[in-house]
Amino acid sequence: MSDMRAKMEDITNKLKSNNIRLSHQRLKVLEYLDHNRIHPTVEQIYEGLHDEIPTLSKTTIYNTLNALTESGLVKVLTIEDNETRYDIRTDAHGHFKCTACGEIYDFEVNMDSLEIQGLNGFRVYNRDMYFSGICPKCMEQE
Amino acid sequence: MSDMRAKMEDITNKLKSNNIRLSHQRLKVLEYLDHNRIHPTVEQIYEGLHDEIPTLSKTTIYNTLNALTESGLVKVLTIEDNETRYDIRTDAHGHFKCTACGEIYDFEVNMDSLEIQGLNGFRVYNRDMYFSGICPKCMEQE
DNA sequence: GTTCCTGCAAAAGCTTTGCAGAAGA
DNA sequence: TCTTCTGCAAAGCTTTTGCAGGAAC
Repeated sequence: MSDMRAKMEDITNKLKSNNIRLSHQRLKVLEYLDHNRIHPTVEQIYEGLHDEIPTLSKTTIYNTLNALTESGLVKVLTIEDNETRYDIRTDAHGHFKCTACGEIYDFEVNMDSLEIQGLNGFRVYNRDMYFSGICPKCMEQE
Repeated sequence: MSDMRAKMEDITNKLKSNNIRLSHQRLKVLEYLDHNRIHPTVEQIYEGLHDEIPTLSKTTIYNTLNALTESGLVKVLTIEDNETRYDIRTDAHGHFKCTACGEIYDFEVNMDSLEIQGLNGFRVYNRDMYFSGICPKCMEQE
């Protein structure tokens, strides 16, 4: 709990330093991302906040997520081509999508262990790793 | 050259075994993918084939690519959320996108070297690796 | 008091679908 | 001949844009 609060404080400070105003809507979107670590789509965020803020529009959610992404506070997942997902966790880690239930799991990666060839002279800013397959829960049900 | 021809023969055989008819349009799309290893979008394939086959429609390109993807003959890249790209190279390798020029480079990965945690009990069928940053060509121009 | 943000409606892209005629097997 | 494919037009989705009123600073 306390690290969640710390994270939110951290975020609002970063918003201020990026000249992004702390509107009610934006704070709620951030809170949603922080409390629901399911790599949600815009639709999921919209549905999740609709009861609490019935007037919230998808335009605002898009606007918020774009602003947060530009500031580096949120990362975009492009694990599937028909759904843009958002992740408030910005440190290097991998994502696994279960093709049966659709759930996305985080996994830890030691990026330094990776043996690669063909990127000499390239400046790498970003490393995304997307795996897919069947999760243990779905394997049981087969 | 000879390995390209070998690849095309390989592909037509796979198409036959998947009950996908070898129409003129489909073979041309495959030929384009084989000769232009730029991880093209539908738009690029369309533009690239338009002079040769003016009647070719995007619907057919979509249809072809979906059929090829389902058969595992082509892989979809979701390195960027606003563009679906297609790759005729289906063996495990990484993709690097230069954020300056937009070009996508292949790189070689030793998947066995990767140290990961949190996927015990998961059945992994697919591993995608998307890096981004600046390519050497664009770094020179800075 | 300024400046930026919200949310509606409309527009813009990309991809899929329905279907009649055409082509592959 | 039978089945599948093509390509047009239309529809379906997701995301962006224009803009007037409203909220943040």
